[in-house]
Amino acid sequence: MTSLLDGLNPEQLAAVTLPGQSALILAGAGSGKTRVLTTRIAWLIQTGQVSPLGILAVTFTNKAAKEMLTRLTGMLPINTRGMWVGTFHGLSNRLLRTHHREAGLPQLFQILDSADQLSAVKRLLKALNVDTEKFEPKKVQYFISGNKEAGLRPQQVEVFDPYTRRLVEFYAAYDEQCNREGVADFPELLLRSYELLARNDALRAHYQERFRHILVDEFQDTNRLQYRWLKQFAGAQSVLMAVGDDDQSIYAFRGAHTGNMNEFQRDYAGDNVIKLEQNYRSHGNILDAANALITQNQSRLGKNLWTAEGKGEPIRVYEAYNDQEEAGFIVEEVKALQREGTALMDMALLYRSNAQSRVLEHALFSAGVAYRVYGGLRFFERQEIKHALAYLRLLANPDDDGAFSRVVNFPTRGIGARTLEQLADAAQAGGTSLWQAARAKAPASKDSAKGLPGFVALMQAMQDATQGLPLPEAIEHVLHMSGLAAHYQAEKEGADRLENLNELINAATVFANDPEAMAELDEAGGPLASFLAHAALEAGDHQAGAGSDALQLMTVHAAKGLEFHAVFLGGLEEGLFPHEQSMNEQDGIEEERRLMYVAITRARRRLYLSHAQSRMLHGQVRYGIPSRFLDELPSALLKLVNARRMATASSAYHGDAAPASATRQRNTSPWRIGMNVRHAKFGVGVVVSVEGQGDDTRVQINFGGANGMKWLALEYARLEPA
DNA sequence: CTGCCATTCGTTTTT
DNA sequence: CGAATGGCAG
Repeated sequence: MTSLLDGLNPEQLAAVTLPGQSALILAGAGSGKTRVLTTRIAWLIQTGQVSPLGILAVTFTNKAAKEMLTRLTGMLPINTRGMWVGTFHGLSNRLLRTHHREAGLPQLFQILDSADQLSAVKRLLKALNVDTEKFEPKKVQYFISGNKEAGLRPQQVEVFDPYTRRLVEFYAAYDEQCNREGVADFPELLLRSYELLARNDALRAHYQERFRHILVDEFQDTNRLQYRWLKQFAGAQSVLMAVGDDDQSIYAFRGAHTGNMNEFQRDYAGDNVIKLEQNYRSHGNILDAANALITQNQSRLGKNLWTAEGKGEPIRVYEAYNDQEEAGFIVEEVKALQREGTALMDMALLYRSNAQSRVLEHALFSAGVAYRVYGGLRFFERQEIKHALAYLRLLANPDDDGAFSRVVNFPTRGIGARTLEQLADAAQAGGTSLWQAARAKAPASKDSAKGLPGFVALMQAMQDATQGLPLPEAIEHVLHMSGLAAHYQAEKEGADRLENLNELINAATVFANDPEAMAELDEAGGPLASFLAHAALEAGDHQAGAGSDALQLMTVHAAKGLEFHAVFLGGLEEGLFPHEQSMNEQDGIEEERRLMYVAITRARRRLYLSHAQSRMLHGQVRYGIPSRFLDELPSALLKLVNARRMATASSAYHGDAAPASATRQRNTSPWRIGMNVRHAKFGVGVVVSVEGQGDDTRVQINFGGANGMKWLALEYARLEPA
């Protein structure tokens, strides 16, 4: 019989079979992290150290949770049903449904995704007559979520100025609104679960007794609240294993707290730190480059990846004249690789920000190369799906004002802004929900299909018609009775949306036939509620059409956890990567460097890095200097794949793409836009613009990095061509 | 309740 | 430059 442990390297083996002690696993990129995690669980169960129900395994994404369960069932003939393997939010949802009474929530509480949360904030600010110029809804939302993720309720937020005081008031009013409506946003799921366990000794004791082994994936991405959440489940006899890589922490901007790794060491692991440094993904040169780069970071726990494989090819570096030419080069290389037999699917174009995909897409489209862009709207975030779900939410919970507002006049049934304002006032005065106010104000009348009475009648009819029906059939009724189906049928561009609505019925059918999902029905409060929770917690795929051989385009963030035979990383210029907004932030550069590290370590065999002397940004040409990250890579590992050309020589590539700057050069000075210069104090930079004549000539130079943009008077500044 | 124009604003994103 | 709002007129 083959053992679970076959083929593990010594460090992996040590991590998998660590006896009953907590440990921190520092798992480098491509070091078999998921394998260790799942094998550990399987080993614990197989050796009888714990029952499947004694495991608590937490991940960040649904994808990771599913992957873990799939691999687990492949290793052991166990029933994963009832096992606590899931995301922080998914498991919180489960806990809160089970103990909704103790948590002070209705059983059918609805989950607000970020967009729903933003509408809820807007609605609140409107009701409070707040000037949204002064208090932007986005900022208010960010404030509320940020505090929740730090574990702070309104009373606990420190107030040191009137502006913050106001924000705290909004936070408090927002929470009241959510409670009144019976809804919970994403951070609320976590905070509420945390508070439930922190306050309820019996419940906490129960779960601590149950979970003997707690395992956390991507620990470097946890925020403060998530760590506190975990600690509630950890009892005196619990064994914790946190797996993470501080070098791949790229989500500080959304609250990830790398300090959790140090705290975890202090609280649980002590000296039990196992480093997984053998990389099974990339060739040596790629790893050497990644290592050299990341050692520039001051704050890290320290790790060095190595591989048993050879050095492989050098990293190719390309300097383009502009962004279009950069795209042209990439497309040519992609086609060449494709001819050599690399599948498009196994190549990726990575970039720092989504805006960069445009030029690449254009070039790919012109060249007839199939590609797929990740990111953008996901299935359950589409307008028509949101509308349909809002009807369903209203059926499950009539007090959900957010859902009510969304569909009361969609499709339009002649309910104007004035009516709604009156309704909102009535609801506020009576302390009721919009639905209750509507019912009081406009009792359903049979003959009026329009107006508020029509809507009240509609909802009641819908309630009756869907009562007791299986989920997919109920949804079909809702789509037709609400008029959504007819509305999109009539719309010129509605075909896709109609198709999506049908897809929603499909999704419900699949969901209703999924024994996993159905097993939790009782605690979830019925099929409708659990389907709605599923829709909110798992927004679905970004795009359909997977499987076909297409080049993959995505941000570096989106590429985390993936690997490709060949990786192209473009836009390596100061201000873009590292992004200029990060330069001001605390530890911003270090996070950008980790991002670069993530990008490099995605490549198995071939890595291209490119930058452009100029690129179109915000409608104007911007001149950039090469990213500092290029300088931080050992030049012995790099191969420059183009002879350094003067700007003028580039016309050979794109005769029609003459720089806009040429027309702006209306002076006679020897300094040209785009040329490299050296300044005694500021170092090497690029001339960005030139103004004035003769002695009055001033030039603007981008020195990048700490020096940034500078205007220099030629009369005084001593510049020399570089 | 559309549709049109003006204005604004441009990182990264999962749940 | 171009998307994405938001306000206002019809």
